[in-house]
Amino acid sequence: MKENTSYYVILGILSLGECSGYDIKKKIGNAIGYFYKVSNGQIYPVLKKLVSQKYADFRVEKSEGKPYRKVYSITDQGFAVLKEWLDSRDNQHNNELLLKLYFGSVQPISKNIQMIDEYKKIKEKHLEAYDNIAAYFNPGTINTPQEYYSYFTLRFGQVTAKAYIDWCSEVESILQEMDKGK
Amino acid sequence: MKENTSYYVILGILSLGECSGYDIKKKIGNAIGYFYKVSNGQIYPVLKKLVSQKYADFRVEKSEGKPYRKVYSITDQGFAVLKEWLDSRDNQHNNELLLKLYFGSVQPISKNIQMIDEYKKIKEKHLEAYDNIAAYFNPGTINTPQEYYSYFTLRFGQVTAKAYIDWCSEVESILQEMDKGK
DNA sequence: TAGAGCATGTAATAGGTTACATGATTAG
DNA sequence: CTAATCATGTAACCTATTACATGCTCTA
Repeated sequence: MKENTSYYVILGILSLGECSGYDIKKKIGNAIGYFYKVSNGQIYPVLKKLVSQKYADFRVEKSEGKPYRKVYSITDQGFAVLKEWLDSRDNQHNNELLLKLYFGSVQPISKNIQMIDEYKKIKEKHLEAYDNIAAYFNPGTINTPQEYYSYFTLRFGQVTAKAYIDWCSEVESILQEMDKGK
Repeated sequence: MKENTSYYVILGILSLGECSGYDIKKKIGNAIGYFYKVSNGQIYPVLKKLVSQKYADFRVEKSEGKPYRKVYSITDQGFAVLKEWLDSRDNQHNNELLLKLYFGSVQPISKNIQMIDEYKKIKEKHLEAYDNIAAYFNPGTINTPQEYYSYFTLRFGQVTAKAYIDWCSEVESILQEMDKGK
């Protein structure tokens, strides 16, 4: 299995409470829609798979005056699989880190701090690399128009890396407060 | 055709000068590798397609003491197709905007300014939306741990949107200088 | 002679989107 | 009665990755 993000996201949503396929779509849209999307073509097959793997159960609900719906809930085994994913250390992508953090409430706070810290260190390395390039490649040294366009993407890298690092620091300190207050 | 990003990226690289499939991989790695990747499984089929569509030509090069290589170059029709893509206005994703800007030297500067400005306006709207949520959803009003984790992703949205907007302003002013100095 | 780097390419598969099909119920 | 919303699902398709196969040339 490769990334299979949607699989774990659906499992993650289920970990926050039982819901139907339809609910999952809405919940993802509301909660993390600004950086992550799922389509029906994924939700329903994934739910089927999750049930066949015993990582989820479902019951059919028929309330008065509403269409029937299948309400899914995560199993203990499903929880274990989710935690395994949350623990896996390939958070090169912002999305993956952000998703894992969003579902982080099922983890000890210290794990989340550690995860953020590792991510922060990666970004600090990236920023350092960008800074090194920018030291000899900047508007003062640029000769051709194409170099400007290269510089813009480099600046994007710098500016966003800085933003990521700041965000990490902020989140870390809140998590540390939460950990103390507990 | 849908997004087909790699197709246009390869065309874009070709627009900067003739090169082989192997070169394309290296060039992408060096120039935009920090936010975009291509695999061989894409490069070679895309090059074949580009040639069949007359958007690229190639000649076989055999220099002394080196393996043979196919050197591809973009055609006028290919250029037109690239420009069409650069002009298309679906830059929701950072990557797409960034790629288009990277290949922006084939466009008039004003087009690039306009593109950045549209992107900036989108990001300003996003930021406004995040700010609105943050107004009633922040550490002072949060009750459950899960809400903190939601807040973290919201903050990520805010912090990065701000960074994008700053970057836009910076790039815009450099582009304006370039336009004047021309 | 072994390994690194140059160089081209393909087959299998995964992951995801789009567009469609189907149907119940509620509000205007 | 019609549109919106609730609700489930599938088939076709596209894009991209992974992993492999092949072979040349230079350097240590």
